[in-house]
Amino acid sequence: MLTANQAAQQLGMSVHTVRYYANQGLIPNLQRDAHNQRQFDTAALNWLQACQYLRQSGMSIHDLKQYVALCQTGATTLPTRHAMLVALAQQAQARVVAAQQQVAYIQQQLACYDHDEQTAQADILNPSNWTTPAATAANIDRQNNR
Amino acid sequence: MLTANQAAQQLGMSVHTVRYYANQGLIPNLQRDAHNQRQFDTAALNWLQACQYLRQSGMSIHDLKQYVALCQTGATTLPTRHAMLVALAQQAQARVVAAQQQVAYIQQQLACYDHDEQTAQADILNPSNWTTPAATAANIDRQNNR
DNA sequence: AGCTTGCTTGAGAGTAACTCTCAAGTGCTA
DNA sequence: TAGCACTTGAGAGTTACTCTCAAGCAAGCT
Repeated sequence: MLTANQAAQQLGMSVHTVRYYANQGLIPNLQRDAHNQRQFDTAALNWLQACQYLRQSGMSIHDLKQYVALCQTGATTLPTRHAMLVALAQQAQARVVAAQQQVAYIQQQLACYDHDEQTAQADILNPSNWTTPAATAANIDRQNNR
Repeated sequence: MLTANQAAQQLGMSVHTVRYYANQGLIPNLQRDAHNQRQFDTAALNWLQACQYLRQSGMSIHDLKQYVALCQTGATTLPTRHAMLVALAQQAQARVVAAQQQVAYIQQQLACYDHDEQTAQADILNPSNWTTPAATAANIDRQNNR
């Protein structure tokens, strides 16, 4: 049995967030002790961790509430839950690609700087002189298809 | 010369966001016409696009303001700006890895479902039965090192 | 000229998901 | 008995938008 603080530490999140999730009803059957303090057993910790990961994966609190409710309704809601997770995975996959493009975009500006550092006449790291994101995206596409 | 609305459309962002950025001072020397309407020339559009991409890459509005100020100060601030971009690229790279882990985590839960769909006794897509994120992370590490 | 439609403006309220502060209550130790 | 560490709920603050509103102006129709 862990307190809110201990549960938070174990999962590397803030105690504020743990209480926030609990107050939002994201942890079913969360027990309290005689002094009204939250008690996290293994099941509660499991839910908390799932909330943490689904949030990090891009599911909103609103959708998380729905998901929890569906879980509590029972196995008849399995297809719905499955669809939610498939959509979530697609979103997360899109974020992988987006983040890759962002890295490439920044590194492209940096490459200009590193190359011209000594002889730079123009102000390289000034947006008005930047290569376009479109050009960066095209570069990434080229790399991915190679 | 474009209006706020036209500039927004060209860059695929909302006109609200464009005005927000302009009000935050992120677009230096933004002109107005006789009726006080914003006029986006090529330079302004360039700044707007840079703001869009730096924001998407994870730079906060606060840091963006600083970056714009540094650009306006001149080439003496190049090393500072370079350092900011290097840090930003690192953050974006971290997000690539995180997003990959999130995809893998969700797909791992989905794989359980797909495998046991016919014979499922347990409620597969219920967090209390989920494989741990730690296990997922380990799997990804294994794939990356392979 | 009058009216409508469609754009713009600033001001300000609303949103998500925390994040922080506060006062009050409890338990443990010196 | 005091002090410190910890918990609680309530509520304010934060970021980066996002939306609503009333007011202003411009062009087109009647």
